[in-house]
Amino acid sequence: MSALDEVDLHLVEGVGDVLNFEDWLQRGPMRHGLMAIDTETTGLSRRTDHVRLLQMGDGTDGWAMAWDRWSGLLVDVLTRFNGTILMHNAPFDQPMIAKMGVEIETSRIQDVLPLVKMLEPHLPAKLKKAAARHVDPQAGSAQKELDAAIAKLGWAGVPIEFEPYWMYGALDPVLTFLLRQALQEHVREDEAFQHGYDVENSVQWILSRMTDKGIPVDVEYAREQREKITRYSATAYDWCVKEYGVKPGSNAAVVERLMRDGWEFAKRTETGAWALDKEVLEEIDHPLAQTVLRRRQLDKIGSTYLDHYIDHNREGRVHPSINPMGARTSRMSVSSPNFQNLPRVSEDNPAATIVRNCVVAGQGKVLLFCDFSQIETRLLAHLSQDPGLIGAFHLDEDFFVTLARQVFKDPTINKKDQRRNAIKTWVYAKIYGAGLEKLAKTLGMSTAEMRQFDDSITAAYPGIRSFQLQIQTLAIRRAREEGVPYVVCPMSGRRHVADRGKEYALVNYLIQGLAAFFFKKKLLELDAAGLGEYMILPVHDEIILEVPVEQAQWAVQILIDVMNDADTFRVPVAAEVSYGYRWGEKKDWSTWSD
DNA sequence: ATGAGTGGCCAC
DNA sequence: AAACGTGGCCACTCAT
Repeated sequence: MSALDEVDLHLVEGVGDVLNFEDWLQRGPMRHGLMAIDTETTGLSRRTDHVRLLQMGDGTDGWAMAWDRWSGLLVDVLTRFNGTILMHNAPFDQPMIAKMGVEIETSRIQDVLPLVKMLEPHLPAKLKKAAARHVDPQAGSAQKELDAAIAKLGWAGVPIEFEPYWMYGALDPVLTFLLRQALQEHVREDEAFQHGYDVENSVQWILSRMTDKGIPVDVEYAREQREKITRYSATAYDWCVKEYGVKPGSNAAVVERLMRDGWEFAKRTETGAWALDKEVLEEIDHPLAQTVLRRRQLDKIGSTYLDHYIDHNREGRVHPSINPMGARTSRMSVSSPNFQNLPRVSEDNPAATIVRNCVVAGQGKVLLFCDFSQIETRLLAHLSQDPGLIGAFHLDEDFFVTLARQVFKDPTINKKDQRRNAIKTWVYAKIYGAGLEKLAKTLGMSTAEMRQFDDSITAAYPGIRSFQLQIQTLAIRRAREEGVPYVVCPMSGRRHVADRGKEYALVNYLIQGLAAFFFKKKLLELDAAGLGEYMILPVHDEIILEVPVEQAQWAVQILIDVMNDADTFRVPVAAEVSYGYRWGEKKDWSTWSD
């Protein structure tokens, strides 16, 4: 029998329905202090759209109510009910409901979406898909009929009385309720998981506030720079066509033209075409190649960043969306634009300075930056428990210099030494799960040399290899016994699941995932310490704030106190603070004078 | 026109 | 024995 056969779905249309609804409310949610809520809205924009239908439910009943018609009742119920509210993707629904006049305290909300992502990071987390796995295979089966109607009439055009619309609306809170129940079974006793879930469930609201606050941008400056780029791009395009009969954006055409001028190509793309990437173009001393490269770089910057600064901002601020668990490791991701991948400022990249300098603190404010140093390497030391690595992080000198001196038994090695650099590359390769071949190539060694190098480092820090081995063995065993190759994060209790045959990647998932989780915990601490309203953007292991100048000193002290942490792991975690009025002009905090 | 796939490139 | 991880997003081509 299908789990949903027992469920009753209702559309509240008259007084009789209201009485039945009230009866259910008393028997169920009010008594158990638990219910699920969902909304159907006119669209997806938090700013311009609103709630059309609000649905409530538990494991047995789902109720759909048109907001316009029943707003009085709905406001009353939402205010009266003070138990726990389950939602799926609460950062979407809660603000929508708040817009309608009811502010549900976020501390009472338990979002089921993070629960799904923590347990099944490799599977679709959408409500209907997840419910199809855990509640009833039929959970999403009649979606097609609704989709067809939506395609014809648009979201806001489907009448509320249209059965597939309200029924599937009313079903959603029921699925949310049952999905949560099913998943909780697995983790009820799991303390780490409960902690992990708490963090994920809470940190969403801090991130959501960052999106609302937005990033301050110098729109005039962005516009000037964009115009320059557009002019250059058009000129370069015309020039390529006129001089070489080639469109600079067409790689195939450019390669063909360059071949005619006698240039030879060696590197292929994945599908076998001649590669024409930055590396290749830089090697070709030909005006066409150089123009293609320069135009490509500038166009990318103009369209990917500057356009967002100019077109998608309100009152000088852009509002990127932040996905709290965007990556399979539950790292956060940022989009529209992706502020986590602004080009870094370096000598040979003046355009990067432009992109970063468009971000500018408002009047009387300053940007603060606080980032962990070498967090992933520290976590490698912590997780592998290798005594040598742990010891090296307790010394007051450069970590990789220490390693190089130990491995090569040469105390004169300094920061500029090639061997220090090689070890650093080696360590990161281990964190990423690179193989010997790949590593040899990056370091420009032969495979034989690499093997020797690898052996000598491994001999000094045997914990790394045994850690990798242990993870893989565990994952492979779990795949055999439970069908899925996974490991569990010791701090958050979340699962990391490998693609089959890529169990080695779990080492990276654990490190990256633990770093991401630890960072989220720190965001919560910073919020609790009073910095919540100033945080504007997370960048993996760095938090950016916009703070009134008078409060900078105070904020920095909190950052230093919170982000430095000697107690949590087997190695201390260190953080660094810098500041700047523009992002591209970041300076060390020690140079601050007010 | 729209969408999927490809190639490319930026960050941590 | 052997495997460099996670993302977003753009211009382009080729298909419908």
